[in-house]
Amino acid sequence: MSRENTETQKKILKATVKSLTDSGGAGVRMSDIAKAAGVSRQAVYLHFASRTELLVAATRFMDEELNLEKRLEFVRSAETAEERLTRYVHFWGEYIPGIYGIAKALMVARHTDEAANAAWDDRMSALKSGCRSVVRGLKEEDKLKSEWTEDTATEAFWSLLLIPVWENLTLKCGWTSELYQSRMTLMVSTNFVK
Amino acid sequence: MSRENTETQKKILKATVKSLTDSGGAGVRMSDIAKAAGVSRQAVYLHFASRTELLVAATRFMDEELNLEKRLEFVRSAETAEERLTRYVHFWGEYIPGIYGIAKALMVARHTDEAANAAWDDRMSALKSGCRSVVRGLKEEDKLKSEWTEDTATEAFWSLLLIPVWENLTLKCGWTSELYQSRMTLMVSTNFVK
DNA sequence: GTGTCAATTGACACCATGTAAAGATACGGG
DNA sequence: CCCGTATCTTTACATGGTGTCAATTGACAC
Repeated sequence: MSRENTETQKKILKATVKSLTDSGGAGVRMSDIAKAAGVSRQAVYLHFASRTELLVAATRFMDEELNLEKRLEFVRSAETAEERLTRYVHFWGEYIPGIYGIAKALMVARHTDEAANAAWDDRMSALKSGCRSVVRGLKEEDKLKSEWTEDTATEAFWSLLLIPVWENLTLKCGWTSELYQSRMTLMVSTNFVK
Repeated sequence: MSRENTETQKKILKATVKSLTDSGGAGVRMSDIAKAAGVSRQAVYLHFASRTELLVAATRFMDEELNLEKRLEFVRSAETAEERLTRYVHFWGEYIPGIYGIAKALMVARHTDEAANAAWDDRMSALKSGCRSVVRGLKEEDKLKSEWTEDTATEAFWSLLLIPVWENLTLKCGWTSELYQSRMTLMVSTNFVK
């Protein structure tokens, strides 16, 4: 609210990201965030109307902080579809750790808050678009396996990139970011590339 | 609590499953369940100490209701590892719709309740064991692709079967249960079977 | 000095979980 | 017939987190 990009607002957003990242996205209350930001709980509500709104703002904040656009441009600039596929998976594997805390919190909020649900859907749609453009590239170069159509391959690819999958492989199974990236690339290539 | 398998207890468990299934696992309160079961809210607490305990009991209840053991036996009785793989994926694809509501509720509860977390981990470990036994079978028949070890293939296979993946493919993308089963089998086979 | 904006403080409504205590109802055995 | 026991109901309340409101403080500009 009020002005855009106040100092306080940034403090709050940073505190939100840090708290959620540290805690793995669970058990963080508005008062915790306020404390971490060094402001009163009400100051948070002065800048963000609700918990959900704060979370959504925090994701946008992180997108800028992590240079989302720049990274995507690098992916798009690949010469071949296969190369784009590899870059997309690598991008995603590097990106998730940065947004994991907030993403998790949003995923939880989805179940009770329609706005959080919409915000999450939005992000996931963007991810899907990326998958589609990779798959379309494969098809145009006649590299898409005949078992798959553009739609089905997009949907399957997209589902492989879901955060719970990443969560399971890295946090539960202990795969490093590099292993996630290389093995996920392997899986996707094996499945969809001729 | 009290006696085992009272009429009331079953009524509550059935109401729990129905409510959660109908609602997709979100926004179901203890009072809703009580109302659906035709008992008072306190009667629920008389039989189950907490919401989490109720959810856990409901999953066990469903396992019996859906003949979990019988289905698993059919999977295990397959002659070849490849056949076991197919049967395992099919089993899972048929099983999820029945437990989806409760599973979802448990997945949400995980974030705030340690007992729910443990209960969920337990189920997921069982799923992983199943994946491992399939992969081990492949390896023993020398059918496991050389890029994968028993561990890594198990972990990757396991992750593909995660509920959020199923959720995305069926509920979001509109794949039917049959399509989920056949395409997931295709993916897993393509990835891990020589 | 006065007006204004940002933030603090403290109180409160709301809602869901879980607890506690006092009755109602039924049922089986002396 | 009445007693004891077990089950369920009713009502009230503690707790904890979100979100709202209003009065107040402090700083800075004009």
